[in-house]
Amino acid sequence: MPTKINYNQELNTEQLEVVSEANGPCLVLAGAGSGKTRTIVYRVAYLIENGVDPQNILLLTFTNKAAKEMTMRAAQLVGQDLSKIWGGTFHSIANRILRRYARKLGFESNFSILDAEDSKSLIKLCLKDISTPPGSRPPSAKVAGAIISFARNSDKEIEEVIRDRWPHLEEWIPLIEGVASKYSDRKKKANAMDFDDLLLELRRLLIENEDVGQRLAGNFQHVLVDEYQDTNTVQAQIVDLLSSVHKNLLLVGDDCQSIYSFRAADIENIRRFNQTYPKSKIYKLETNYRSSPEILDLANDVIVSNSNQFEKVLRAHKPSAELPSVAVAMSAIQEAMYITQSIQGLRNDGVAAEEIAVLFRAGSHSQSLEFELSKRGISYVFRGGVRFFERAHIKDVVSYLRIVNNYRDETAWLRTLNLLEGVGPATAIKITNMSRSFDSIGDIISANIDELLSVKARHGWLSQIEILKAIINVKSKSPSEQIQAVLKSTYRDYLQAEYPNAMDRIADLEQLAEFASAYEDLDAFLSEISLQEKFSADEDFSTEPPIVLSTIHQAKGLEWDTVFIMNMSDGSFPIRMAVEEGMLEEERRLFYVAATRAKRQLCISYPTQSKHGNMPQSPSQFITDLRIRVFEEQRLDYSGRPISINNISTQSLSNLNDSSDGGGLSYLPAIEEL
DNA sequence: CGCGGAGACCTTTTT
DNA sequence: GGTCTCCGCG
Repeated sequence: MPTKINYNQELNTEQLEVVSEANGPCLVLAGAGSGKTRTIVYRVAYLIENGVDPQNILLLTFTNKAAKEMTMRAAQLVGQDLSKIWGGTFHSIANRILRRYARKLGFESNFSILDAEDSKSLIKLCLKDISTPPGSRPPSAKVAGAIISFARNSDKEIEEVIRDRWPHLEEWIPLIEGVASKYSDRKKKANAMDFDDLLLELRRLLIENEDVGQRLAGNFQHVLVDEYQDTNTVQAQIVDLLSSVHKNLLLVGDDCQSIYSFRAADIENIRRFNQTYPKSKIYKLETNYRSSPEILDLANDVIVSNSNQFEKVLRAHKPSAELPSVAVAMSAIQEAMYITQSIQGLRNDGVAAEEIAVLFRAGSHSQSLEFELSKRGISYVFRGGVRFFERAHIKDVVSYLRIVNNYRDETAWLRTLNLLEGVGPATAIKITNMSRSFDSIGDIISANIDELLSVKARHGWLSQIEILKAIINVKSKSPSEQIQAVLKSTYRDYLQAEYPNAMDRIADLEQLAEFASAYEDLDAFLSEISLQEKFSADEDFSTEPPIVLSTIHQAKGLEWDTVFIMNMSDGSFPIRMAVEEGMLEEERRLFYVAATRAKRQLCISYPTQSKHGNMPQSPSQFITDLRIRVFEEQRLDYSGRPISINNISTQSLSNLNDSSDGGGLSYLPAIEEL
């Protein structure tokens, strides 16, 4: 068959094998920067060129954006519209399927989806419902929620999970079990699913309704899964079930890059692959096209300390470049000045802003840098902060819509009622419970419940009704117009009274209305936004694409010419809590992921003083563990400018642990002397 | 029951 | 620095 694509020319031998031969169950161990995405894109294109119908392909990815981009690239290759491909995260695919079959599982098809914050607030209510012995503090809603979620995603009992991972909470096992059961009841009553339910209910659907399972699996001739190292037990089972008819399963992953075990991702899914599918093929992509040999040397030096990895050697393809550098700053401020100036230098040398990123372990680590960048007028985007759909005003308005879409939605009721003056937690619960006894949103609105409320609360309740009515009265039923209706209601007054930046918030909401205009149906709109990781209107090229500041987790799968990894001091990275939980190897993989994002230049830095107090800080053990020849130390002058570094590294960072002051390089002059 | 003030507490990573 | 909790007043 004549094809448009010349596969031989555009792929290397390793990739070509996968693209043209990977039928049946296959595992592709794809090292960092080995053209993994490219291989999947060409595989999809190859399938299409060989007559597979797009709607028979399932492409499971880590973000919805990734699926969209891969599909677009494949569509360009074959010159066809591929929008019928089933592509997206496990959660969004599950949502699509469950909307259709919700009734078989005891849910209505307009079920609400609870995001992490919604779940937490519901769990908090459940915790309050259970009395605890006086004097002792029960675990917080956050911790309880994490335990419950982990147990569900790993298919384990709560008791086992606590004994395993949270042994100090053993005395609370019965309490957390109680919370889990109450939480589950509440969600059922509210016709709501949280993120975990989407996966678990899909699995239940596939197992309990054999005809549905067979029909779905029969549809998916080819199942491709990216980032397989970060799937959990339930997701792995879903993959097995959905590919059970045709058995054309292509799993792509890198066990060195498994960084999501905190949400029950199980590296064993990859390792067990041989046993699950004895007649399978394993491919390896070991040529690295991304990074310089120097960067790869450092990355390999990091990962050798981990036991328990698949054997895999990354071969560099790029020419030699500079050694990675490690800059030692006196303070967080000096570190920020160093990075800012280096960025300006790179920009002057002609490196594009979108080719530069600064990565860090935790969202809060970038504060001093953000301050310094804005001071110098360098624009940046911060990935990993409060997402668009998690901003308070967005969630408020979405909650009004959620009530109209699913009047049983407890979380949405409580959230909106608590905004009203004169209505506190107790009245909010009273009204929410009352609303459950009606059969429709219309009945609730026309009900007379004055005798339940204080005079002040009555007034609040009236304005709540007004807002809901405004939404219902939109004749077109278009979600966009419904949002605009809320914007014209008393909610606008509330925003203006409450926030100095009300205008910004209103602008956000207008943007939300704009985004919603792509949807005709409220239910579709609501489920989509709770699963959307980012607001997609940010592909706005009107301004220059700015420098990226990102947590390492969010940098997964991305690459830049120059990557800074900042705040690599003891306790920050590896982060103390993770070390205490025995997750050192995963932290090391996280460092590996960060380092392998860089194409040409890798700049690591850390401050020798803690942010607030004057506590001295040592470098991260990941730095002191490195062999000296894989990096170059960098001294900084008082303003954070690197001093030329010829022949100063006679004292190695590796010896730091022996020095008694524990506070960085002793030959650095104190800041006062400069 | 709602609300505001004062003080304690902690602060990972995310679909 | 932000969130949570407790307390006392209206």
